[in-house]
Amino acid sequence: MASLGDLERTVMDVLWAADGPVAAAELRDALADRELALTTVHTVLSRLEAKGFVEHDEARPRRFRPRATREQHAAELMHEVLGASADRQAVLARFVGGVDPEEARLLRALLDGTAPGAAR
Amino acid sequence: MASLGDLERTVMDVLWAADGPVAAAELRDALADRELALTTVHTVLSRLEAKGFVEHDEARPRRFRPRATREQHAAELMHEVLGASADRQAVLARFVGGVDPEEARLLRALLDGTAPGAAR
DNA sequence: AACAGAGTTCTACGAGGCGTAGAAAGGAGG
DNA sequence: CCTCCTTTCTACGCCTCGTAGAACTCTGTT
Repeated sequence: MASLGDLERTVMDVLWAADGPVAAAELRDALADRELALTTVHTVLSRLEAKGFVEHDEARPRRFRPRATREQHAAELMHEVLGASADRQAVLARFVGGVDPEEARLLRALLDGTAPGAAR
Repeated sequence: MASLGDLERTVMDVLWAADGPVAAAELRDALADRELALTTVHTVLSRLEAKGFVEHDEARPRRFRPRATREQHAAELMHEVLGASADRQAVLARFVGGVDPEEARLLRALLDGTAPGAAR
């Protein structure tokens, strides 16, 4: 999958943290510490769009939003790594071996369908 | 984490598939379809070494080997993705929601410590 | 209708990573 | 000591990414 640069990731973080679509100018303000030109934000946004990470509406100040939630994205990445491996079982074994007890319990609950948020 | 280029990944694949340390000339032969110069292989190997992916012994034709198994690497990547996320639980929920039934069963077994290969 | 100002797209450039490999240096056997 | 294989040094072109000016397009206003 296409991976993200530093600024690209930062922009995605803002978009993911927002609770609705975000205009380019708002993004520039949210990243005020980097003192970015508005066009820079636009360039990054169009690259993110080309990579399939964001989409925008047709309203006049265009509003951008992520195409997947942060969690979807992370889970997809995990599946990608897992799927790229010949011996998925061995990877899962190692993975499970490394989760802390708290998460192990959560995993069990999720597998039993007894946990909140277990839905697809 | 440092990510890998195309050739770098291919080289790692050969090293992971091998059942022992591999010399640069052997690598070039294993990748004969790419018709690489031996020095190219060496360059890639030293970059992989700089990134911590391989190490070599002191024997005269140097022999290279991965520092982690393919499975260790994949599992580490998965943990990395998981750990980079604010809401680990939500990611796990999504992740589990996407595993096929076969793997779900394996996961349960691994969590119960009743599966082969569950050791750290 | 024409214009001004904000918003959007086009074009560009410099830095760094990666594939690629020649040139130079180092060591081992004859 | 000389030759040959191995290893390291240096380099270059391409592509991505951060960065942004230039050019173009709306949309509301006079």
